[in-house]
Amino acid sequence: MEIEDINVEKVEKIKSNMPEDEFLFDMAELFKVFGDSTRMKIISALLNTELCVGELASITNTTSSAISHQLRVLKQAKLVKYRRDGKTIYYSLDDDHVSKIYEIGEKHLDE
Amino acid sequence: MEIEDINVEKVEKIKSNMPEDEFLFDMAELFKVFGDSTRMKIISALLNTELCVGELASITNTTSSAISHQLRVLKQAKLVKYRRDGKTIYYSLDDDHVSKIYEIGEKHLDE
DNA sequence: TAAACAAATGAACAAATATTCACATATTAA
DNA sequence: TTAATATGTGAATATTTGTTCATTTGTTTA
Repeated sequence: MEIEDINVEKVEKIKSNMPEDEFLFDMAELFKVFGDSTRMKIISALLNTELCVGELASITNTTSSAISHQLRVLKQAKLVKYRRDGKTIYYSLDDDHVSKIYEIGEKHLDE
Repeated sequence: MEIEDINVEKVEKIKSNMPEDEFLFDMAELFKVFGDSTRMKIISALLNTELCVGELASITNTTSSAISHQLRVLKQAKLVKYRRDGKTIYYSLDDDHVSKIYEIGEKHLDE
């Protein structure tokens, strides 16, 4: 058995155990949502409380429009949910995966 | 006390408890690394074993050059480490934060 | 030492994406 | 119904970023 054969076997074995491309694409898409400063600020602000678009704009020093665009991205990824109260719409984190991912990222940066 | 005042107080309180912009920038930079299909494939392949550049290129159906570029990004983020064995350099995941983040992402997509 | 192989790198190009701006929609209150 | 407020959206622009290609570096062996 030659070196090339061993390599091919190893690679084929790993290939056959790899998740579908579509799944890995979706995973990348999910983390892409965390990979932007503005969205990360929004997530950080929402860790403890619900906030409306105007409040988030004020906290992050950006415009309501920019926040609204980013909240759409966060909504599509099911990272935030919202409720309407009159003219105001309050956003909050959708599930505890968000804070868990945030915390592990925090730990990684600590080291 | 008017509605505007309550809002300002709430916002100021949250602002003062927010992490530094630099920290949130670094967090975003970290997750940005997970936010690419090719890098996600690399991470997935490395979950169980160490692999060299050529093997990763074969597994991901890309070129060694593209893999090498992406491994540099993963190295800079301290998500992978490596060891040299002759001409070959074997890469592996640097710490268990990587697999933890991967797993939570997986769970989130499951729901 | 020269040839062969594995990996890294820099420049260039193409594709993706965040913000801005102007405007639209939704809700409330006068 | 009209005005005012909060949020959403589409197009355009500027920036970021991933891959390719050509070349270079590092290591082994013939």
